This record gives sequence, structure tokens and C-alpha cells, in this order.
Amino acid sequence: MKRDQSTEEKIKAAAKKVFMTKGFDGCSVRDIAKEVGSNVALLNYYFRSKEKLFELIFEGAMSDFLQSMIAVFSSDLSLKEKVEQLIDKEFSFFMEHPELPMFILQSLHQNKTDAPMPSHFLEPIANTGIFEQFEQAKARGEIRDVSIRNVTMLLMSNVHYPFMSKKLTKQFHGISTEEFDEDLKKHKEIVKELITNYLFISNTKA
Amino acid sequence: MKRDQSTEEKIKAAAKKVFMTKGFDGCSVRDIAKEVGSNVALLNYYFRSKEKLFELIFEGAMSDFLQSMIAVFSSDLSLKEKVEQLIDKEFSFFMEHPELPMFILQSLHQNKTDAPMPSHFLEPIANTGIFEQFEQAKARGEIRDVSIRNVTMLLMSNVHYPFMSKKLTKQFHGISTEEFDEDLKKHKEIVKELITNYLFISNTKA
DNA sequence: CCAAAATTTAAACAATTGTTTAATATTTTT
DNA sequence: AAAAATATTAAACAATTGTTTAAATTTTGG
Repeated sequence: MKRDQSTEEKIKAAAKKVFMTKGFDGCSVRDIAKEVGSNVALLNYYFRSKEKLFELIFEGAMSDFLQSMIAVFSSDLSLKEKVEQLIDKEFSFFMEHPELPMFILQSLHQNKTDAPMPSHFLEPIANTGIFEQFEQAKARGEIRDVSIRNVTMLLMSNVHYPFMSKKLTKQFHGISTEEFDEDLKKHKEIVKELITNYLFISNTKA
Repeated sequence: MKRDQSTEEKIKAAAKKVFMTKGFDGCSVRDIAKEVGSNVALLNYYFRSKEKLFELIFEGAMSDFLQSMIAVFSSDLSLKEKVEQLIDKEFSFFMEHPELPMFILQSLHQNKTDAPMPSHFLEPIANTGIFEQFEQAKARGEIRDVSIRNVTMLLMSNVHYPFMSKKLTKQFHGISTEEFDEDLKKHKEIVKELITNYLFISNTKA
């Protein structure tokens, strides 16, 4: 029955590349077919429609997007160490996949996938016990009385946004990609210090 | 010659609305015409092409986007007051125009406008003297030895991102719009405290 | 090796895209 | 009020869109 896995995979890889850079509306199925080096009909043969193919790519991207968190949360580190590791790991992950945050947010923004986030995305995170660890640290007075939702917003803002704003930032300051990458590295360190200093009470003064 | 200003303005308003929500690729000129309640040919009569119309809307959006900063920077407040005011003003501005950050970053991301940012955008900001004020404060040891580029990245991340990530955040935490807006208000206060505490040396301890 | 199944292709489909043309309507100028 | 300029419309344009059809090719299983 199944002859060659690689064609289906080649299409997925091409679709990912094209969708990521141009967005769902910004490309045609022929753009993807050209990237594969093949025919348009082949895409529908394997994936039924452009929309179905996109949903597949999006789900994969969302999975990658959240996956990088889970490894950190699953470890048995202290909360502070987890926060620091999360920032480190997220930055190196997005350094490898800089288009990911924009792709995810843009796709959600334009209702390209209006279904609520499936529980199989969220449950693995909840299962790490990170939320309980957070509440316990709060109960012990180790961290500020701030909601985990606000900490999440803080973390995501500072970790995702820089990768989304590369063009704006470069133009705004008139800097090169190299200078921007330097700023990025420095930003990571600032964010780490900033957030741990804010969140962890006993450590506001070294 | 000019008979009625309102048609041209009506088209601009409709185009702004449609482009903002759907993006350049996500809408057709007929979508805009329908929003105006008129004909497709009329758009090209006034604006020559979809692309030209978009560039106009984009420039206006970018102008609004940067304008809200300039008022704050032009005042004769202290640097700390300016930072606090900037965060306040930016938040209330984006509360009124929540789609703006996503529209700007997405448009730049997809090279919908590849021209470098015109100097008439940047110069008004430089002319406020904010950069000099920053360097002087640094020389006097009032603030940390951190580049203004990194402070900018910090501010933009925390001010823009929350408005871009509304759908992701709501789905992630399974919360309502009202709850999200509450988080937003709290986020603003956190960011203000966080950044001033980090940046201004003498004020790390109240 | 041969038939059946799976894969790949080229071509066609109707619908939609941005733009233009040419005719009609409205306003302005004289 | 006549003429000129401006504004608005409907219709058509070729190109591109996502999808389907049907034929050709390749692979698989007996």
C-alpha cells in the first residue's frame, strides 16, 4: 500500500516553509508545489485541501511551540531554576525557529484555526505540576503574590516578542542583523535578571 | 475640482478596517468595496491600486503607532516619569487600537512594505531629545549601564505583545475577554514596577 | 510476470483575483 | 442653462485561485 513516505514528508516540509514565511493567505498551493518540485494535484492527493494541509502544519507548529516548555517544567528543579532555564531554553529554541512566534500568533489572530486549543496541547503542561509548584512557592512566601497568568504574560512577552519584531526593531534603530542578535543575547540576560528579581522575594537584594 | 471629500475618506476608513483585521493578503478589493457600499472601480479611481491603498493605510498606522510615544517624550518630565507615563499612555492607546501592533509587525514581517522606515517617522522621536536625556541619566549614574536599544526592546515587548497574543493567551488559560482585560491592567502595573525597579538604581528599594 | 493498487502528471474546472474600459450620472464652471 | 470636469457605475479583462478529473506511470503482491 504505502510506497514511499518521503513524498508526503517532502510536501509537509515545503508547506511548512512556505506557510511559515508567507502565511496561509500569502501563498498559493502552486507556490508549495513548486517548492516540492512537483504538481498541485499531489498536494490534494495526500492532504485533501490547502486548508487541511495548513491545519496540519499549524498543529505541528503549535506542538513545537509548547513542547519546548514541557521539558523544563518536567524537571525537578526549583521554581527559580525552572524560570531561568525556561528563558534560556526558549531563547535558544526560537533562535533556531525565529518565525514560529509570528506564525502562531498571526494564524490565531486571523482565525485561520478558530477551534479552541485542543486539550492534548495543554494537558502535558498541566501534568508537569508547574502550577502547583507555583502556588506552593507563593504559599510559602518565596515569591510575590502575583497570578501565574501574569507571570506567563511577562515571560511570553519578553521571550516571543523580540523574535517577532526583528524587522521593526532593525529599522527603528537602523542596525544590522548582527547588532540585533547582540541585543537579543543581552535582552535574554536582562529578562532573566528582571523577572527573577521581581518574582522571588528573598533575592531582590543579592 | 474636488467635489466631496467624504468618499475618499470613507474608502480609507473601510480599507483601514478591512486591512487591519484581515491583512493585505487576507482580503480582496471587493471586500473593501463592499464595506464602503460601493464599487471596486472606485478604489482604483482614488488610489490607483490595492497596493497603493495599502501603503497609505500602513503609513498612517505606523504614524499613529509612533505618535503616541512622541507626546510623552516631548514633555519636560524626568526620565523615570517619562518611562512611567509612556507605559500608561501606550497601554491606553492600544486599548483603543488593539489590532495595531499585530498589523504593523505582520506587515513588516511579510515585506508588504520593504522600504526602510522613512526618516520622517524617526526624526520626530530623535528630536524630542529622549536619547540625550537617557545618556545623561546614565552618565550621572541614575540608571543602569544598559543600552537604550535594550530598554526599547524591553518596553516594546511588554507593551505590544499582550495585545498581539490575546487569542493565544485566552485559549492557553481558558479565560474570558473580561478576565484577559483584567490581566492586562495588572500586567501594566507589573511592567511599570518591574522596569523602573530594574532601570533606576536609587529606587530598587522604596 | 501480470494484474491490481498506489502514485504522479497534465489538463481542465469554475470561481475569484486586481485592474481597466467605457458609459452614465453628478457636480462645477462659465 | 450649456459645457466641462469630476465622480460613480456596470461590465469586461486576463491572470490566478483551489480543486477535480482522467489518463499515465510506477510500485506492489500473488
